[in-house]
Amino acid sequence: MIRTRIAPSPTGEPHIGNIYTALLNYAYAKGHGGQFILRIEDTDRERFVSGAEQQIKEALDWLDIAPDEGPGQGGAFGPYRQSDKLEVYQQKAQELTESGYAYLCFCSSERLDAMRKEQQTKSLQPKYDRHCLSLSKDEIKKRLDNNEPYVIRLKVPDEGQTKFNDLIRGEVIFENQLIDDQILLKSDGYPTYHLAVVVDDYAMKINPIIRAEEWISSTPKQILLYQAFGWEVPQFAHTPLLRNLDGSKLSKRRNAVSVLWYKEQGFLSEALKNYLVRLGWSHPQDKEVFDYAEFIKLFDFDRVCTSAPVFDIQKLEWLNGVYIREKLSDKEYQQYFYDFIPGWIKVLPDSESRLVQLAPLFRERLKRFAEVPELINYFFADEIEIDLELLIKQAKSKEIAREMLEAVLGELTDLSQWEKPVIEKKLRSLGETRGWKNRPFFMTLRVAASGCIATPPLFDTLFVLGEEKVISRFKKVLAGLMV
RNA sequence: GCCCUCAUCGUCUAACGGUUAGGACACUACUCUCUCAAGGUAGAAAUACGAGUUCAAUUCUCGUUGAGGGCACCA
Repeated sequence: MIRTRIAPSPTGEPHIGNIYTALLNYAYAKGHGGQFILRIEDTDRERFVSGAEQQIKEALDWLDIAPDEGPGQGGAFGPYRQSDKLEVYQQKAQELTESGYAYLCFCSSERLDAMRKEQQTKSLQPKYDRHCLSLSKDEIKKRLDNNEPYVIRLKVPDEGQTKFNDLIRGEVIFENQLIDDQILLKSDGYPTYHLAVVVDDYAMKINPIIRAEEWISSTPKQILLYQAFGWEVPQFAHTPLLRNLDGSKLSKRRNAVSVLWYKEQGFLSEALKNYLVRLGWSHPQDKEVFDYAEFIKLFDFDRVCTSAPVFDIQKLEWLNGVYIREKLSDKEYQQYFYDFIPGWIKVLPDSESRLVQLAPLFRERLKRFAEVPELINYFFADEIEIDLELLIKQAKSKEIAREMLEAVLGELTDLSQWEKPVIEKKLRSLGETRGWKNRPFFMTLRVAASGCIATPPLFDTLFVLGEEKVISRFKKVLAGLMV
């Protein structure tokens, strides 16, 4: 049975890198008829952020990769929040000390810091010096009776190798003598990641363990733990790490890293999934655009890349544009568009009917929905700024601009119907009679009506703007040109 | 510093010993055109370096260099 998991720690907003591995974990489980589990690793009380767990769930929900088991929803292998089972870890650590695979350590953090500092000046690998390994039973008892704080450390073998066969990378070998005696249980009674992750992955029957490459060097410690417990070692698959443009590990510093940010920006979750999944994995037919269901069917480790990809938001934007244009129904598109309209516009009289006319005009121009407010501002704003110099430049001269606007106002005033074909017919024939080329003529009107040099097609724009706004803006511009 | 991982266009990637090294994003030009966008066409752009193995290396081996990750009472 395939059971996969993600095990985020609730220390902030859901990180895109976590979501990336979540997508792979979910797909692998579902592709093999297995389960996908969410486990919250909240053993670090100092970095705990309340609400973070809720955000993780919100992100998974948005991406439609709901876990089969997890905190709050139960399952046969709970609890799914590590802080809810501290006794278990304590007991397991105890077992290990009794069986000789672990030992108590009373060293203060001051001593450890000093030790590490010295090792560094000597260019040695920072590693615990086993000061407390030789403590006699009596000594230990004395200190315990004294209530001295202690941690429990793993006793790593002095020699030999620990190796594993990574599903993505093949054989990886570590020399045991280079592995530190990892702390398993902290002095506050909380387990460290290494203990908790092994105990839980075993208890929850997780296999394979699919996680980011950054965990690769802690894998031998965990394998040693499995072996100390006498448990079967699961398989590991270390996925490539997402990187910033400068090559470093994807970070807040250089990139938007919270999944929720992408949601707020109006990226479609399906587009984000498609993009993410395509990083570090290629479609057998070289397809760029494919849905997640297809990925689930196709995903396997043999097409996963080993090198760490750069997260390229430009390509994501392109893909999001493709999804906006091609994957949404008209109704869905309309809804997204509406969702990103600022409140002050929504309360305007008849804003809804105008938005319905407006939305289609921007469909093939959008990369993300958060662009909407800025793009449509001039359709609703009472006052817009119009750069007369810019306008004159379109018309070629002030005189021509003036001439055009005067003539157009003459045509458009008292128009029987404010309809796009009517406006178009009037203006086109006006341009023809006067011998104005389309480009300068239309551009002049475009700027006069919107203040922008890039808008949807002119006649659509004028029509949706409405008679009142068009006439008043044209008049105002004309007045400005008279000075 | 030590350990691990990785190395094809700027970016994402294909080619699992034999290809004019392919595609996508971005870029450039042309086209369409009232602008922008979308679309169409074309173009520029890569096997890090050095040895080996082989009739033949992007592909296998070793080394060099470079990049990233890890080395906490954080996960």
